[in-house]
Amino acid sequence: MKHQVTIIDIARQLNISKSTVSRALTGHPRVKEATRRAVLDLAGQLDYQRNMLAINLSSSRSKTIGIIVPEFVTSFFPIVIMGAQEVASESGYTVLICQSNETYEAEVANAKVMLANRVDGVLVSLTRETKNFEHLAMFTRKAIPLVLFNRVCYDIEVPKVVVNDYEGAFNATEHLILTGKKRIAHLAGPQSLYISRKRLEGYKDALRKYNLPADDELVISYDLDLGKARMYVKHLLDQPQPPDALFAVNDPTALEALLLIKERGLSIPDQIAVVGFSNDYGSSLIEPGLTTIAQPTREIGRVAAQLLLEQTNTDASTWKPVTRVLKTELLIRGSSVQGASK
Amino acid sequence: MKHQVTIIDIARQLNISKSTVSRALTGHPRVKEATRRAVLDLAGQLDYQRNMLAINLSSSRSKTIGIIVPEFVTSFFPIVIMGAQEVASESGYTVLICQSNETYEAEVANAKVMLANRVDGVLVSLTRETKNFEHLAMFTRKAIPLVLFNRVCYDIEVPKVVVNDYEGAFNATEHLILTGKKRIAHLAGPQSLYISRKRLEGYKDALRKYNLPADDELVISYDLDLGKARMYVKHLLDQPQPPDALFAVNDPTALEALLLIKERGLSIPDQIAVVGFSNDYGSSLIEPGLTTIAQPTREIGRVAAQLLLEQTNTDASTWKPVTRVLKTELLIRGSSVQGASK
DNA sequence: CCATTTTGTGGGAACGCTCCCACAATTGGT
DNA sequence: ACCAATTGTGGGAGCGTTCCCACAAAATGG
Repeated sequence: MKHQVTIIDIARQLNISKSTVSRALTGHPRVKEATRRAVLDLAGQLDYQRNMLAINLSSSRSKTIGIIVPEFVTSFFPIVIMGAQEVASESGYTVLICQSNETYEAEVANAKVMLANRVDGVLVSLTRETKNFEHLAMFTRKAIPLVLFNRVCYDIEVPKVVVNDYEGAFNATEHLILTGKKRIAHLAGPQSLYISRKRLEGYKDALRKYNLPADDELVISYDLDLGKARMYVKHLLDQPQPPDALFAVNDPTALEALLLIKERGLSIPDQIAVVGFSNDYGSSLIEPGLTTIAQPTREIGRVAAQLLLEQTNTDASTWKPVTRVLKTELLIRGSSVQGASK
Repeated sequence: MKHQVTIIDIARQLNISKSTVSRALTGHPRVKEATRRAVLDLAGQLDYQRNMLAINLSSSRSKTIGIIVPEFVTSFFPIVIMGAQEVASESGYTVLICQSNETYEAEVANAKVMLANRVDGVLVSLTRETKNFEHLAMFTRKAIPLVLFNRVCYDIEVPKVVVNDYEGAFNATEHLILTGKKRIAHLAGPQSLYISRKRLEGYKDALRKYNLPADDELVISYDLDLGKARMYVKHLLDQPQPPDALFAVNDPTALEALLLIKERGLSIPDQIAVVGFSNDYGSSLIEPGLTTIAQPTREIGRVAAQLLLEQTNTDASTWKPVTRVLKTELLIRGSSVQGASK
């Protein structure tokens, strides 16, 4: 292993102290211009790279924020991460990303990694399994800012970034009703997730507003394991009185549904209309295009990171568990309205 | 800021030295079982979290591998990252992810972040702009293992993980020829990327093998900026003798082409067939399905990480710049053969 | 021109850990 | 019972920084 260039090497060569080198490098004002120049020049020549490990240890902050997401398969989380990363790097923060693979154990393990790496803050979106929040409470207890996004819970008092899931779901359902649908099914997410519950509520309230019966047979909650989506859609379609529309908890689920429906040769949207949630990549590719509730994915990441950085710079006692609700938008495509634009 | 629990706290409370606590915590064999128990118990009680910053500084290794990818938008890189992460975490490594946004500047900046964080190794896929490799040579010079994947270059001698781009492109083109196509266009990537050159070669050699003329008008190299793809496809289609098939450098490009072709109402694959490269998410959703060269995306990440970890454990002098070539597979869908399965 | 402030520099503790060296305590073989 | 090997523990240097304190040199002001 080759010797790493340190500030001491620079100090020795210039016959000055390491304190001065450190000051020159960090832009401390009390350094003679000539000295600063010399240090910077030599640092460049020697390929000096500041050792963040040492800096972080010394300053007990890592200038790193952690992000824990449940999965990486759908395009949603990567894009959120991009947004968060943009904001973080503007403020000189790097980002440590972990994915929990939708399991509680991995999420807890990831939380420990964050703690061990002394991140200055954490952005978390829960797995579908997470029901215990002790590992998250730990962050707060250790005065490490935490912001939840997308898959949030209300069991701990921290800032959250969500979209208006209730309204989005309401609008999606209302849209289906207004196109004349009477038996609207809902393939919901796990009720352990707040986000799933809200979407279900929006769906139900829309039905209520238009005096449509809420048939329990038409609502299925599933664990978001895409492999199973098909099965549940089948179950819905095979009922004695099949639905004439389907509102799915997210786009990947809706796309699975659309594929199955196409295989069966049902006409879309006449015999059955489909609406998703999120406007993922792929939703505009399929034919007919998937009507969906578009959410500002990248913006979710940006706002979450902003909220987090605000906290890192202030005392823990001033933290307020604000919930930032971003707007969604109904995007009408062919899966709900014949010949709708893309 | 609350006081962080350290091994010294534990040592004091148990009336032993910090050395012993350290040994108990790290599983050193020379610790009495009773002592180990006591330490572990107390550590649990106090919510002790080992400080990786200190550990890394002390041991001058971070147990972290860095990954630099050009973008996050297509599903390709997130999936590669998943694969790499799997392998890394099996060996107790965490992963630091940076994306370069397809710009050379960001790539260089990211390389510095990696260096500053003293990663034990780096996985890199180049941006479309990268023509200077000084920032990468730096890793080798500092004896930090580096593995290139997907977007590789041969200007520096390091291990690489690629797929058989030449063969894949050859097979794609041959497939089009065998379905009777005569004027096959190729929308290529930037020739600065080795991967693009190889795919172009494969395309050309296939034409040659079947004695088809290589018409320069039918080959366009572009910078992979998807926003421009449409324009180039238009250009190809608007020629006096338009092509009867298109082989695109990657799936997102092919999908853009497919969309434009559909808009124009040309019949696919009769009037024009399309083949992509990669089998991204979305390629099976579009109609007709996109014929493509499937690559083992997740496996690319796994193999790259394995190659990297092999290096981290051995002396720099023994490193061999092996190139691991993974296999691709021609996936025939409706965009090249009428009614082909999905 | 001397007292006072400002500017530039050096010395060294601290951050929390690992790991080498020294040494005490225990064990084992004869 | 005695010396050697083994086991368990403590002490302290070192990792590469930052940052506080001390202090010399230069600038400022009446």
